[in-house]
Amino acid sequence: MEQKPYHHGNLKNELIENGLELIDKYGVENLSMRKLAEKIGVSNAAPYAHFKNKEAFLDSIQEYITEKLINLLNDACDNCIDKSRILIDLGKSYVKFFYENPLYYQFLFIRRTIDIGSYVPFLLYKDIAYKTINNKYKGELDSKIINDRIIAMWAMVHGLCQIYNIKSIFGTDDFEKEIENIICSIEL
Amino acid sequence: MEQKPYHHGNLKNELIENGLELIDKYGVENLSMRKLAEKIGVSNAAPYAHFKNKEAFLDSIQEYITEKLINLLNDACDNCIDKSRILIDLGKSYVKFFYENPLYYQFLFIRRTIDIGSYVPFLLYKDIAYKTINNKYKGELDSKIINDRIIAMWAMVHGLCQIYNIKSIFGTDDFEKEIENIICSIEL
DNA sequence: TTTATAATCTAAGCAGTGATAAGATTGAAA
DNA sequence: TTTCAATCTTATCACTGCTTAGATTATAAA
Repeated sequence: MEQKPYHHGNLKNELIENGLELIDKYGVENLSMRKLAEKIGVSNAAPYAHFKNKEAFLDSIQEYITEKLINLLNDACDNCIDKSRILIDLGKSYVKFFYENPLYYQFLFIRRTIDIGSYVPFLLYKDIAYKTINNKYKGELDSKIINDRIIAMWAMVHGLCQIYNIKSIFGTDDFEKEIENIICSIEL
Repeated sequence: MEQKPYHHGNLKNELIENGLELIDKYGVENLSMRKLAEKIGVSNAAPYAHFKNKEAFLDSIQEYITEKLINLLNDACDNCIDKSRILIDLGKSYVKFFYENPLYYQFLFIRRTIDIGSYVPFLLYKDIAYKTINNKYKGELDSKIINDRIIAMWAMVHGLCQIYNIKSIFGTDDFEKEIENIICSIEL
């Protein structure tokens, strides 16, 4: 004879988590606020007490996913033993993240295009890249060239993610080695 | 006292052209079939005589844009004087196309992810790349390495397009030179 | 403890959406 | 001239995001 309380208690978080799940399963274009509310067992107007509108709600999920990606890149950075290979490791992690969650890519970069100047995963990548390269070449390389290569490398890694059907390029047998080979096309 | 005829006459084409215009101005997410019909001066059910549904309609526009891109790449190929630089020219054209039509990128690659195996612009690029490289190196390079580099190069070019706010990377003064520098990060 | 305030929820309803069905109009072929 | 299929309109459906008015309850001030 349990009666559900008038106040849900954890609605905001549950909206985000369930929303994420639905996006992962069916894509953003099939996410409706009403169905989401129904899934959680709340009226269709309830979500609007926590989010101004659908757009703002999706923004929150976007932040949530980006955070996950940033954590992953930080982990890759921490776990990297051979620091000279750090850019390879970072690239791998980045590609792998979207390889394992194909719909995340679509969701993240389709609603809003990237402003590379404030896209944290890239800033992270750029920062580490500079340190690594300066350590290696001790100011021998022109900073303009370094900058171009970092952008090139990241654009490539990012572009690889877009290619959803990566399985058809990378054989299923050695996914990571394939990515590594491709990344190493740019010398740094 | 002109009375508009019951039959429009050129509705299908006009839908595509006006749809393209609206997408270019306001993005796909703001395109409604009803507004589009109203804009053309036809009832909101009329479009469905020519397209099964909105999805099929957007597919047609997608083909239309892709065709434009393919023509552009072919032009770049024909106009290339120094054939050793053809990959640079192709890359430039590709990036420039989406630089000039930012919303096209979002529209083309966000609704459907790329199946690289049947994505004509890439196949075109790949084909030309192979010919160029074989001409240059006469079988000196390992075909596996060539393949990886072609994918790398195209992924990079494609990734650059995703970075909408390219203006903040490329100075406004010499857009093409900047792209060239970045593309040349991969040697071929 | 009582009371006031703000946060959170529901119910009802609005305008806009994609899509379908039934029927009107007309071009083109028989 | 007749027939038929293509094309269009009108009306309607279920669904969407979102707002408003009011119900419920947690929180904290009195």
